[in-house]
Amino acid sequence: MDEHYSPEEVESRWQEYWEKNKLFRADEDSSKEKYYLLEMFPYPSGKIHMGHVRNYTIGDVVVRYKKMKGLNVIHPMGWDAFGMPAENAAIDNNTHPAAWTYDNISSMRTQLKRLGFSYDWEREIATCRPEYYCWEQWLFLKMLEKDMVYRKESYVNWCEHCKTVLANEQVEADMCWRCGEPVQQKKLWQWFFKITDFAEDLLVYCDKLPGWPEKVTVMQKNWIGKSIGSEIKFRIEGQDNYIKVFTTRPDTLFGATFMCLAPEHPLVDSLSRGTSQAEAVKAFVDKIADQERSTDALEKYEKEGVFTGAWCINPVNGRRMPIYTANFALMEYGTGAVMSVPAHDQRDFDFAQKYGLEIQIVIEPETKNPDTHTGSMSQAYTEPGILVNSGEYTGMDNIEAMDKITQRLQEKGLGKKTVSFRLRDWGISRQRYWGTPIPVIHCPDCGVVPVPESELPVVLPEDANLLENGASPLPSLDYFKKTTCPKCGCSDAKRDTDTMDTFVESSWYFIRYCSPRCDTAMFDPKAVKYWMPVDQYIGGVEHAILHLLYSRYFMRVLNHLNLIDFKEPFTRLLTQGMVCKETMTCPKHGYIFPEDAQTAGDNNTLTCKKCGSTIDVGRVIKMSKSKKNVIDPNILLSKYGADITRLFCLFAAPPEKDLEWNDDGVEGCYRFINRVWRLALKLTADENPGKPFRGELSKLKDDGAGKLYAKAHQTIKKVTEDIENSFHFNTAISAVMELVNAMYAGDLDSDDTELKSVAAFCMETVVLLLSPIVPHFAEELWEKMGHEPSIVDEPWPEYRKDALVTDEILVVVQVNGKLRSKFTIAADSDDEALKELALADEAVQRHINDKPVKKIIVVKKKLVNIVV
RNA sequence: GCCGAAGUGGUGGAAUUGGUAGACACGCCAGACUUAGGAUCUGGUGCAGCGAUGCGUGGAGGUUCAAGUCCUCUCUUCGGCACCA
Repeated sequence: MDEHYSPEEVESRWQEYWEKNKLFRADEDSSKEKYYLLEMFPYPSGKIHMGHVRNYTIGDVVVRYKKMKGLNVIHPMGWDAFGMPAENAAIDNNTHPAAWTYDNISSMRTQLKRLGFSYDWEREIATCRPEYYCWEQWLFLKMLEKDMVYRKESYVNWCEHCKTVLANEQVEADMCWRCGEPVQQKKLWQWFFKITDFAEDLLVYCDKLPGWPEKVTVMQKNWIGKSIGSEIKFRIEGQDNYIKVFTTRPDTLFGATFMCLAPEHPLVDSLSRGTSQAEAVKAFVDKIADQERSTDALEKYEKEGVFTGAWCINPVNGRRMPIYTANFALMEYGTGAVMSVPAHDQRDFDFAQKYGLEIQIVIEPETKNPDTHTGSMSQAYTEPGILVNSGEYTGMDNIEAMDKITQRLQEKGLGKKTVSFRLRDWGISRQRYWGTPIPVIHCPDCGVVPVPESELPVVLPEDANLLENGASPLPSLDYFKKTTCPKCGCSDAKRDTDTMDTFVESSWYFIRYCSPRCDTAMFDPKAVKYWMPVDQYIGGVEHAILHLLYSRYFMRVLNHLNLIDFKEPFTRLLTQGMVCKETMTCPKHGYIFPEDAQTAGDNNTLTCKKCGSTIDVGRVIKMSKSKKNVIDPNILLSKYGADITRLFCLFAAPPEKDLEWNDDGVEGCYRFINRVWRLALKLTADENPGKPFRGELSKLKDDGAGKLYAKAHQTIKKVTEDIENSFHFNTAISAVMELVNAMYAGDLDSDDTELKSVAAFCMETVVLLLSPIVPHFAEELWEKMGHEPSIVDEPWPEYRKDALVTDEILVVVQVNGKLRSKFTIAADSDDEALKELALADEAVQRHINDKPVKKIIVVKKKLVNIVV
């Protein structure tokens, strides 16, 4: 029995079979329950990596399982094809982004097919095709019509040297990635989606997504960042004008001693004009405007500010408060103005100390802390407490005071309860070439005019080439840019030459899959009604916020436009972990590939083949080309084939955890597959093979056969539950391994028909249970075992409850909670019998050692604990 | 700083409602079969000890007949957000 399983012959044959027989084509069938499984579609970078393999393997197993369970499954695949890497590659390789992208798509498609994934390739889409982005432009126009999108001036990263806009990813340490010159901020008119209109709804529904990992909903909630507080008006001294602030702590209002405005706040200029501070303020505002705005840069700046020369009045106690402009006040949050309460906010406290501003304590802990009485506090007191120095509210609990004070202000028309969000509107304009053109026209007379629906799509010209610095050619392409105004017909109109953020395409692709060739609408409502929402979505946790939030937002947009009747796109979400591997670093060459290292004479250390230095084997981190710790799936495929690659990805770790790559582990999976292979061949080689046991349990008299049969049903139960409940394929696989081990442990050469029959049943079970995981291998064995193809259409095995129990059970005996002995006993024995046997045990007696027995605890059919 | 997750053998990882800690696999050790073994099969493998036994789930307490699991405190690592008023 030396025959080895050879994946290369088997796998391509079955892949052809599946494709030819269209086994994975999805058709609407209202008589059947549907199941929509989706994995995050890839960016066509050229090659799939282990992260893709893992992601798509997980999905494929579930699809094949659900199909065997009788569900009508849809499992589509496509390409997130717009974006910057295509532009970079085009410049580096002197090609066109489109050519590069389409080449990559075709080679990646081949790779995915090589892995045996069960996609319905007839539904394939690529977001860079006009048939796709046409509907994105259509939706944009609908949103424009309904005021869900607007234009405003906003900052972009600008490289003066290259005369081009840079995406955030193109800014490296404040410098242009291509030329190394400093990046500036430039104000441009840009389009925004009003995602903030749905902030509350997106937030509320975070708690109505039981199928999502809590980690992700928590991250989304934090991102949306709702805070409840009050809006309070402070009158400007000498004017009839007010400054509005947002605060979450209206209870500290009596302690507000100064005011801070964001440098961009519209009042900053008018307040300081004509005062002695005017110049200082202007200098400060200019300085802040020049500063880089990335979050990295923000950390570096100290809190600073400048007095505007103006004062405002605290509405509750009439205190004169100096108005500052300060860099920590953000125009984007709240109202862009902060009432500063240095006694109870650490940031305000630091600022007050720096500029010698007054600190007024208004809250004290219930057990008085002397520190808060003195004028020399060392830090702000931010805990709850009792109000002091707060007029009629003195003595009140601060939580209660929040509402009371706000209520009072509201009565006077000086304030109200309000909500503020951290989430900002989604800026979608990109001054890049390789993206969906924004379908509007700018007319000197009519202003912004939407492209008429009949003229869609606005096709991205694919005969244009990127400019040398990577800039978009669109603004200089007259035949694209110059057009006539659809409204007034004048010929001075210009197309918008910006394209949309590529996150827009990925926000609705899953709905397009329902009717991918529909050319009369964004989607066919009937198909969407049947297939949507996605039942199970699988992808990397790196998309926990943006992509998943945008997709949820887009479904709300479609819902608001009465195009769909649901709001949440993904019922269940699985965020799989990363694929990791250790890194190797040479002191001279930096990161090196494992093949450039060799073991030194002492067999313990690794040295660099090039220079002989000792190699440092570093931490296990995510596979990355630059860290040289990648495994190329192609190499695995040619060495082990698809099934074993898939098996390892599933066996090494549960899907939500990071997976550490281990070459020996793959080898182990290869051994397991061969072990099953040999076992199956042995059983089928029998001249008089057993028929899979389907008879009465009572007919299984032989102990070995009975136990093995029970084990098989326990395995079915375990595997089914592991897949159904948690996608824990690692434990499912180990359960099958146990069953295989049990079969090997039995008498394989026995002539006993009963045992042979049970063995045949076990073998069939093993192959069926493994079939979603190693589909080619399973098909091959299934056929060899005398079945008609395809195993894809076989029903998933069901376990027999009555077969799960065995006649004998194992009982453990503890003395004072410590394990001292075990024995087996008939399953129907009562507690008394257990007690008796436990006490009679020699080892148990030794530990009781004449001490009086205080108590005996019996856990039914499981355990006896004797307390002495 | 805030929010979240996780700490179990040499390694990846298992452990229903609290009830045999370490399933399964890798690695290692031994044996069998072999011209050979880096194939295969069998057995062993948490640590200490010849042994009986003792100790063991990041650490310290606690609840319980019984704790990886529950409670309190604490340490470490990873992830996310971060001048958010």
